[in-house]
Amino acid sequence: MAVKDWLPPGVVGVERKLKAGQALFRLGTRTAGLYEVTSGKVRLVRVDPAGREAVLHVAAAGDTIAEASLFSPTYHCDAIATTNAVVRLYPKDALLAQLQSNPSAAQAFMAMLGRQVMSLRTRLEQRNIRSARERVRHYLAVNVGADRRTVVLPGTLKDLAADLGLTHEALYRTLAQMTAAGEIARLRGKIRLIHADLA
Amino acid sequence: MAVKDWLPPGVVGVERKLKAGQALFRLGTRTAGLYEVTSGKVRLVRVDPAGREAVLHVAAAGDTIAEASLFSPTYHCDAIATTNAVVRLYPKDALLAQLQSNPSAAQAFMAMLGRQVMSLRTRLEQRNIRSARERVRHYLAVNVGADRRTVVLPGTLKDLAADLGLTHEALYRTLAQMTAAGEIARLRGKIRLIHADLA
DNA sequence: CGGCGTTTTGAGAGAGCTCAACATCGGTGG
DNA sequence: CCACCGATGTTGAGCTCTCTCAAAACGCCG
Repeated sequence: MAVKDWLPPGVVGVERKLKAGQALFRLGTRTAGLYEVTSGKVRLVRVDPAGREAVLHVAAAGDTIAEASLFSPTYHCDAIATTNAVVRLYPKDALLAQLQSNPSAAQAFMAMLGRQVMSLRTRLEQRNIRSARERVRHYLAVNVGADRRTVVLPGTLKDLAADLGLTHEALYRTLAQMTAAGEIARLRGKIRLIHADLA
Repeated sequence: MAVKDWLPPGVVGVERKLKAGQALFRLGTRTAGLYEVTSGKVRLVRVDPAGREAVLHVAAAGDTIAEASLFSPTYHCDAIATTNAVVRLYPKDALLAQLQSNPSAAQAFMAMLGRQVMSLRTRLEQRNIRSARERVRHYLAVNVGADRRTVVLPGTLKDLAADLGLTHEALYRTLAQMTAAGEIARLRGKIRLIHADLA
């Protein structure tokens, strides 16, 4: 899912540094292209009529923003650096030209978008689950490895908690309960599912 | 966002009726193409090691499923009709051929996917908000019309509540509170934002 | 008019959040 | 090697907010 996995050859990115609070682009301005966040965090926001920010997305290192802007003349929201950040701009015209002329590049791009849609829909569905325990179970079921037993944790439990939409305390407690119940076992950076009912 | 807005010309869909509980496709089977749900509901699920279903997505009338399957030889989850349903299959090979040979079709498809990613990210961000009131505010801010005052409600309030991840009771109460506080006014099928602080 | 789904309001309970304290681990520097 | 420090991990206790269950008013359509 990293940029280099789908970026057409010949499109070069331009780095840009942002101070915390600095705007990368603003609603209504002409689209320059697609950005990849190299470090730090950038938030996409729309300012509501009362002057408050409504956050549309928070992009962290490795994330891309404004994919849709490739097909729009202007940006549809503001992008503001939440922390000091470094972004890389992939210019719209070069990228579009490649996607037009290079079918396999276009296909890679479509495939990436398709996977993202799937992943986002899954995470959204996960949020429909109220119970912390069931939500964790959902996460484990969806992210279990090919062995159907091991789940590799991508980062810290704190990060995972944020991903799951839980406080880290709630996540710790839930994992402790599930461990006590013999449902899972915790290893370094991994969780193993334990199921008595082996088919 | 409807299929006809981006579907390449020359790709014809094949209808298929499903009884409630019937599988449309199964994990690991060869991908036939992309489906549009015409009526009813279809859920995408993965069966977890304990035999329970983990729902990845519930597609209703108008939704498409398995966009990513175009670029994969096999399906990555099961699709099962939750209700009696009608789906329309757009065969993978015809669709891919069009996307390959017809750049503007490819572009329309990419644009659609990009918009979907954006919309899903926004909805996901919305779910990070705990407070019903703030969540409603977020929704209103994101969906306000060009006049920056009117929000058109797509369906019933009950549907909206489900979209927002709230019970309908919670939504009714919240709207009542906001109305009482003079923050919004409710019209038939619309909500008007009221802001004292007009710039 | 009768029935069904939406809308609305009420009361109570439960689950996760908040605040707080402490443990643990890894890195840093004296 | 050890003391220190920050971030992660862990557990406790209380509270708030939404969910749940319940009941009733309303609107729409046959």
